[in-house]
Amino acid sequence: MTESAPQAFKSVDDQLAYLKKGVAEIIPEADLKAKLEHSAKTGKPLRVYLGVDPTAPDIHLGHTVVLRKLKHFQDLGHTAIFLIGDFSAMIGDPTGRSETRPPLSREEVDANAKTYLAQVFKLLDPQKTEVRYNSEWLDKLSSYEIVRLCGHYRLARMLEREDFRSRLANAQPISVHELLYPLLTAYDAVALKSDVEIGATEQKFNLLVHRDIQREYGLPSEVAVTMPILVGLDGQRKMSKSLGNYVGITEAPDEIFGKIMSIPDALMWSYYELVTDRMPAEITALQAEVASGKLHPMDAKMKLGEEIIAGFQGQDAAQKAAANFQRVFRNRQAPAEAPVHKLPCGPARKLAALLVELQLAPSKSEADRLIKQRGVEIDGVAAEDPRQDIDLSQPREFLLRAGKKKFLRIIVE
RNA sequence: GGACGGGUGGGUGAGUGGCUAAAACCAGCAGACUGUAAAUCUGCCGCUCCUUGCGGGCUACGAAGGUUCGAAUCCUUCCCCGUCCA
Repeated sequence: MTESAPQAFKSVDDQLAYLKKGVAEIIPEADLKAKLEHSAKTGKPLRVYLGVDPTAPDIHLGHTVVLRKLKHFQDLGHTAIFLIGDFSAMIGDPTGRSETRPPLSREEVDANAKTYLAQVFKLLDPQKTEVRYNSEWLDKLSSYEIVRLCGHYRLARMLEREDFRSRLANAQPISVHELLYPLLTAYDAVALKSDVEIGATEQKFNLLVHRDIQREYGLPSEVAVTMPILVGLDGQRKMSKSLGNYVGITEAPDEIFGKIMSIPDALMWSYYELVTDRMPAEITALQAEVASGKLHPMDAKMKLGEEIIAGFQGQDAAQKAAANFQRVFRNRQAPAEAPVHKLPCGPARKLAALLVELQLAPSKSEADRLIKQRGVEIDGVAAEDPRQDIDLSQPREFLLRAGKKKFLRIIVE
């Protein structure tokens, strides 16, 4: 592993340097330093949390940016709290929304939370992570307490935020319950007595409300640490599943590697910063090597791909993925281990039909096209005729390639 | 509740009776090229059949009916969405 996360920093300054890596803002930075100093003196770890609404079942690289920052605190011996917003997910965060978000059902939230955790622990240490659900306390709040909570905040402040302001200006609806979202999640911070909260930059408003409300409840305000939004594979828009420019952390290693290789060269530096544990100095050094021509950009990118995969699926998987990429895309050879598919002996099959049957093409028309475009190879020889009969009468073995990246070793038996 | 406007292929969106399986753009796929699954260029891009052809059949423009030789385009009813008024 090229893992560079240090186990225990001695000095507060070293801790700060590590924690500041990649962050957008620390509000206020002086407080973080003070809290770290206090913690060092008393030996009491800081309580650091990340709240996540389980609105989708899969997490992708973009989500790992904030998660990784939480891990950094954990690496330094602080208490990492992973808060699942099971209650708040049912309200819906209005952040960045131009319309009211449809609420999730209890069942959806529970199911999502479960798969979330499994993925989160690919990064965080399950033994050292405190997992909480905000329904623990929010379910129990009485109407009186909710009204009291609301009494701590002013409408004008609430309406300062961009998404509310623009919706108001454009005469779009704002549901009253949406106003409650930041207040209820602020109560999380109160309940957790947190010292630090991590969030994406788009969460900044919410985090600031959390700080205010903690103070109203007589607690010291937490430090808000915001992280930049990860740009997606297209190099343009933020990484998101609905835009299709994402890398899921449970995807096959070959798939992840290919996707990383496809990002624009310039983007790799922000990936190095936000989705690896490399220290800023190392990244700058790499960048300098590439700039001076000492290191080929492709090699730097391959290194990145390996590192990302290693973090989630181990070093072996990472090396295999890199090697496969070399073979398949640079040398145009079949991968070392193509998936195997066994077929029973039987009557001959037309090539196009076989491709559909093996799910290498979604329809016969597609298969036809693929073949006509010389995208299908049998044992390295391009197929010409979609109607070509494939002999399956006796045991044999051959390698089928459909398109650039789909390979299947067929064993007839 | 009322008044308008609108629902087209994965997305945006043109098309107001035949030349439209439906412009254009995006996405996707293949080939060439390349350090790359980047960029660029070329082609493809509903399903299906075969005699692979500027071929045949089927399905498609919110839903159901209707007018017509012929409808995404006209009519009727219904459903849904948006804006404004209350």
